[in-house]
Amino acid sequence: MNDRPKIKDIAERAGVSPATVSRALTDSGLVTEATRRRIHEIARELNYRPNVRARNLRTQRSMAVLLVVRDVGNPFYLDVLKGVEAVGRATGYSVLMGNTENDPEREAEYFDMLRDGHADGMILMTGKLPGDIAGQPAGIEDLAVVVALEIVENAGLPHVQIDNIAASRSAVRHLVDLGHRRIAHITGPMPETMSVGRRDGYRHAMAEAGLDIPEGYEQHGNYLLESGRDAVRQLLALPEPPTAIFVANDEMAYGAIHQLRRMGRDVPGDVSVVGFDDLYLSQAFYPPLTTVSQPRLDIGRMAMTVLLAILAGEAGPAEPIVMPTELLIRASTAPPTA
Amino acid sequence: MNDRPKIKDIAERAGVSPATVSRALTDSGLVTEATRRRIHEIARELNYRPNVRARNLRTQRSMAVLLVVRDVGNPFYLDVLKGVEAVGRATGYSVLMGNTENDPEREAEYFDMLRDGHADGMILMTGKLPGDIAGQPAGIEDLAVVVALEIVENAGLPHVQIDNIAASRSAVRHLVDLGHRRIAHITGPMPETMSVGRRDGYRHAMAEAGLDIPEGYEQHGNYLLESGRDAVRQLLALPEPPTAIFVANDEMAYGAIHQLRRMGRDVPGDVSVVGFDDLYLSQAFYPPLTTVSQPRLDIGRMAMTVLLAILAGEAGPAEPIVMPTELLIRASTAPPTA
DNA sequence: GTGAAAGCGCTAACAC
DNA sequence: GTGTTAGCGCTTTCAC
Repeated sequence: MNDRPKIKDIAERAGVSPATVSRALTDSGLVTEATRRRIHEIARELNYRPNVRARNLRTQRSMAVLLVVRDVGNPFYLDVLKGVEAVGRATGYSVLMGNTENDPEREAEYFDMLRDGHADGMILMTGKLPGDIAGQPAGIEDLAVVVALEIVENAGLPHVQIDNIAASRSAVRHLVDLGHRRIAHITGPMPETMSVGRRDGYRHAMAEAGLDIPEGYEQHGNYLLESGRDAVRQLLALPEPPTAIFVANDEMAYGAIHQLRRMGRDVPGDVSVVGFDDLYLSQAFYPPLTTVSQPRLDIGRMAMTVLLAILAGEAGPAEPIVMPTELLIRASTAPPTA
Repeated sequence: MNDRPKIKDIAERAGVSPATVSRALTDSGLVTEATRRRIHEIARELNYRPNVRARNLRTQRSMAVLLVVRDVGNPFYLDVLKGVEAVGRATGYSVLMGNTENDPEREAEYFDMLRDGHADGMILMTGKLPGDIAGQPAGIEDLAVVVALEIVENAGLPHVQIDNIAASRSAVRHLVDLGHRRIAHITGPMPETMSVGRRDGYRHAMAEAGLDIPEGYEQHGNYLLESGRDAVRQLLALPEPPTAIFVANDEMAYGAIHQLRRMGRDVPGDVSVVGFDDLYLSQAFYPPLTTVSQPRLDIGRMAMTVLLAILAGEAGPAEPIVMPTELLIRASTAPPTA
């Protein structure tokens, strides 16, 4: 560790100055091809590797980005992470994971990490700004932040997102087209933009089809399995239970189907279920889940690409970048039997 | 960004030297309580935050650890990551994600990141050392590396793992106890220690029960869904198909069950299936999957704890730390009908 | 208990 | 094209 060669060592061996070595090694041009080659040669011989800490201090960068999510334990973020990591790796950036668990203190903490130079930029997937930043939006201007999947209003931040309303609408329309009239919805946690968007898509589609939304047809969930189960219990207790359910995410849809089965309902025989996310297990689920697929990998890639552009000094996109979704029709939906 | 206060600014305001400020802020004692307090006060007023890059260069640390996995897209690693992150956060360490995709070049790359000071230590979950390090084990000695879940032989590295053989044995014994005699196994990718361990556990249990392993009863998989399907196709084509299958991980078990169902077999009516991992969806699967649960969160926590100890200068544990597993009996296993 | 000074290893001005 | 010099912001000797 201590005998690691430094630029100075190479400089001495090569009989040039440290500056020249630095220039040669960073391939910044301005060095004779001959010396450049000689220096690279010596560097390889000595097994030289630049000390990133020194470089980071000098260049005022850390070559790392922070990926902040609500819950690292949620598989939903995996492909996004993968996309971010892939683009990052290709451009020399590392990815630091941040996990807020919806704790405002931790959200603030990660912003501090940005300020402190732990990372050069951040991809925010929590949809929330810490209070003191939201209060003084000036504070965020010089921070490189891209919002992915979620929406942060009025902060002038670039967004990479999907059209939740349109996607939900197409999901519900699919149920309508199958002939369903009594269609219920299980929402995500409620004041959140994503949940609201999906619910609004549901409402729009119902209105378009001239269908009522009876009392109790909108059940509130929290994106977790268990809440899908709970919601189904409520729905089946209604005087007129639905023949189809549009669920705001796959995980709750799993729970919903599980509970339906427990209560003796066949899916899709008695009740059709549509999810949202296309988790990678949804195709192996029984029955294979009809769901809205979002290009998570591409969202990660795109978010990172936008972030890199900002870090390179370019202006972020003024308009949100909307990634396409797709309704995957599998076996959890069918025409109503009654 | 440029007007960030530095230690010098605080020093001037407080009428002390930068050294004193540094001492006061790091609470290293050696400062009068009065001045200490005054300095903290001023720091808060100025909204001072230390520049980590400068600190890192000076202290020769980066306060980050590298978590290297084969595939970040695999939900299996999520809870481990969560555990590592939790312990890291509590101790001021960030977690850098590394994704090798089984590419030796990338494996080497992450070791280089360690050497270059990107991170202070590494939790290795690939079970592989890059060639040039494996070759000269001297190179790894001064690197803080902990191996989790996988096993790296002869490198003197600390391990946090589970007893794959014993766990598999108990899983197979469960099938035997139910009365199954024709028990097949779908393995993981084959020369890997983990896969070998689970297969050996299967063989041991079969031998203990005095059961034969007919030709074709050991199908090779790769831990991915699809290979579970493929394996089932092979197994059902045998002259005497099994009545139970022990699958080396849950993901393949999902694929296996899916395929069994497609081919008209009821689970567990016709064929019982046991998985390994207890992915968080296994309980919602239909039928809820009998599987071996490993304490992934604790494994992550433990690995990080061991790593921290090593970084603090302590010797790593000489013996592998073995975390307990548990067989969760759910609804995918039942006595054979025939 | 505090200050002065050095220096972590690198890159960027500025000369030539 | 190359060398000289300075300095990124911090912590840590070493004096006193």
